[in-house]
Amino acid sequence: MELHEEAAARLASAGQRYTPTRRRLVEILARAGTPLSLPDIVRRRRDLAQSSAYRNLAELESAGLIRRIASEDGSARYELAEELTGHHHHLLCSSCGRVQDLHLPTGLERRLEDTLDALARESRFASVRHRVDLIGLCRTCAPA
Amino acid sequence: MELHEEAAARLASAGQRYTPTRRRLVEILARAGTPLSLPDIVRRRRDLAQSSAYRNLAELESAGLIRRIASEDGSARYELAEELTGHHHHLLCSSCGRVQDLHLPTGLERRLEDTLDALARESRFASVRHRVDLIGLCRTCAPA
DNA sequence: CTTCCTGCAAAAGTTTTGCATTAAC
DNA sequence: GTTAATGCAAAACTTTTGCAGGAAG
Repeated sequence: MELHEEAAARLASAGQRYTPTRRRLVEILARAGTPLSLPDIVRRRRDLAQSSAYRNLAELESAGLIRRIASEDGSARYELAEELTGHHHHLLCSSCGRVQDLHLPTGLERRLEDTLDALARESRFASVRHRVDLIGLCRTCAPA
Repeated sequence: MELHEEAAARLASAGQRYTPTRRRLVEILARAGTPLSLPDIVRRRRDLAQSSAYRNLAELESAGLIRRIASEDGSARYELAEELTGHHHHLLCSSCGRVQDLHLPTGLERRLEDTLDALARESRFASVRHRVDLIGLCRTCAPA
């Protein structure tokens, strides 16, 4: 898998290793295809200590392999970085914290990007990315 | 102040009171003009218990008077609802969690809104609002 | 006098850290 | 052998809850 070579290379250039644990975290996130909470992740990897999960996720994030999303319920969700999965946005459930993927039409996406970049420059913000989310109630939490 | 009448009316119709504490919370948020964290708020109102702050903020939020924002650092920020301050977006500092206001040009805003609404419908999400944020480093946290 | 609001303290939930041990290079 | 990674347990931090006293309608 090219994904794992990419991962190993990026970690190596930061002086870190692509251990079996990290490989499995990447696999779990790749297989899920949607952002997972830490409990979600640990449930799929029962022998992994929470502290190791957090530490490895942080490591993978700073290597640019995964992305951490602040969910509405205060906890975080993790997914593969956009370089690996393509740029997209999210639907956030304000009740249960669930996160679902969302893709914008190219035209709007580009226009949005240009505007946000210009505004970031004006605001003297070193913008590393933008986030465009819908916030509401998912199917499970919505009243019938 | 019309603001306080509005606040009192909304709370009243939900069977709640516009107590001095709540009034001061609204004043603090109005004066700040930018989203505040809970420590920020308590610092400006030293005699207020944290639990009361949280409870009142939740109350004011469900009355539609204030809005809670999930910051990048995992904690929450609070600001007056958009009905009172106008629709806008945010710049989020991924290092210190600071939040700064941002306004989009009307044309882009409207187009964005239409598209997001359509997508929400397709995704069977009951969308109550959207959020468009820039995430990066604020002036204080950016390396020189 | 009934309902809501407050403060204190304790609990719950998420994330971080210290430290001794193990594994990778 | 040196450096990094792991697991366990404890700590830090944010937010929620229980309860008894106090204020408002």
